[in-house]
Amino acid sequence: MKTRAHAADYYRRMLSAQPHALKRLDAFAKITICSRDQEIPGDPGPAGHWYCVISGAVRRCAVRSDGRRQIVDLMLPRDFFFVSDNQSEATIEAIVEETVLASYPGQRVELLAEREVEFARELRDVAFQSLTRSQSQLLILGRVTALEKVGSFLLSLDGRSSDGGGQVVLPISRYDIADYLAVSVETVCRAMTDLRQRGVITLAGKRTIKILNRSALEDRTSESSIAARSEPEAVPVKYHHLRPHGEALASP
Amino acid sequence: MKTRAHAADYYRRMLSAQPHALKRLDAFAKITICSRDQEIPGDPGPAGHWYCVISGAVRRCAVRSDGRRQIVDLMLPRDFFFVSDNQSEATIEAIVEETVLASYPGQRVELLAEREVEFARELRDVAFQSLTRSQSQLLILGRVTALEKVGSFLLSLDGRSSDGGGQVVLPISRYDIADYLAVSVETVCRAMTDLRQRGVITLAGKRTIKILNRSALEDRTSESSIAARSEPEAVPVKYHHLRPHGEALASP
DNA sequence: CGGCTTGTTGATTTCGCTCAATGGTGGTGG
DNA sequence: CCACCACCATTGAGCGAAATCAACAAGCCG
Repeated sequence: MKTRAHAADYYRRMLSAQPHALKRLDAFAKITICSRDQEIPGDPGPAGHWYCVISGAVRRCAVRSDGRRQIVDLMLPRDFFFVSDNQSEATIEAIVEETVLASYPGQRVELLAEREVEFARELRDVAFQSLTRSQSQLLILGRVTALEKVGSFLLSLDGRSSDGGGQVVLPISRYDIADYLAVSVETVCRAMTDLRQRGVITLAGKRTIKILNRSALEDRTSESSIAARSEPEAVPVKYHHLRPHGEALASP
Repeated sequence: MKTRAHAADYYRRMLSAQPHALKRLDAFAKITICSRDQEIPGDPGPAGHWYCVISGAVRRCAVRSDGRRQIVDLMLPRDFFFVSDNQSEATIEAIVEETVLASYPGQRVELLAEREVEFARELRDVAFQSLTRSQSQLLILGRVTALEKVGSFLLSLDGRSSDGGGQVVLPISRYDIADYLAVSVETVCRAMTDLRQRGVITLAGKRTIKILNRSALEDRTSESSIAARSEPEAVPVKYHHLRPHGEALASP
């Protein structure tokens, strides 16, 4: 227990050192250390709870009627999320061992929001960040091929990681990636090896990838990587709903 | 112009009669009538704008690098949404002719939120409703077969419509449905006729469907509608990530 | 070591995308 | 008025991508 308490102090200092959106809450933070697959409880109080990921990773899961799991949100360090009991159709679980959360009772957060106008605005910003995160995931899920899905997922991870310098440590397993992207595990694997064989990424261990050819991931992750964008000339955009059914007017 | 002004008055009264989440804003509403495909401008002010759909429908679109369109949000009457200029990677457009919006300057909304605590809470609720909407769409997009996607889309529409009594008027074209579900138009059509032939729905006109067999839509929209759930016997649920690759462990 | 997880690859089948054609509708201009 | 055009909706044929089924290597820990 002594080490547990020491660890909490350690992580509290880490929280203070992290730049995140709601620094004003640091004083109220209760440090929680979760083990792998541990569920973050629905809610103890009437006003829900706010959480901030200090280290590790957290997923919000929904189980569909066919028994499949869908990860509808993925929270990484410095992300905030809110848990209340009315939205209990989803379960929230720590993904990796020693996931560390800062938790704040909803009532205290609302009290602070009532008192400090600036904080209320920051809180709204955080809520919008959740929405943006969700819509980014929608865009990834909406992509056509699995190669594109995995590619844009890796890009988004890189963008969310602290350095963002092409070195991406996958915080989650292939199975979780599959449930996040709504594809099968095998497809995730195949997409990764495909990207590796094309020289777009390299794998240093199973969980660490390095992005070599970023533009190949950005554009369309299928096709030859350095597809020359020739013929940019006057494309007839006349009919907006005759959207390019086939492909992005790629020319010979 | 006279009719236009009269129409605005008419819709203002309709707004007052509608039960929505932010009744306190009714006094500040500016009525805007949009024509089909008209874009709701990014932002006139620094604090963005809030909108409430009074009638019609609105889509939030993103265009992917391959030229395809993805609808990342669909706003129906009594839904609120927020538009600011920093999130300008998405465009927001009215879908149907004579879409009517109530708009509120962001600054005025924030002012009211600072002043009235209760309103600030309602505003947060509305933001969470957007998030819930987005995650519901994620669940739909994550479904496996197109039949399931279309089926759960119809169900969600039914749940969002005012009566929710099985009679669903599609507010959007097949093309929009396709871009919302990230499938092709043809697939949407085929799924609809498939559901119709199975007797799960009926079509009264192109844009009005009636849900006949709700459970067939809910459960898994594939399979024979009244699939006897045989063999419900003791399924070994031991390993949680050996998730039912194939299908669900249905219980009696 | 043997259960268990994770990651990977191969073979087969199914499903949805793509291409193509057609009917129906509303608007518009000769 | 009617022909034409854009749009919407639907159906068929063929093909490719991903799910599914199956097998296997590596690591981890009791």
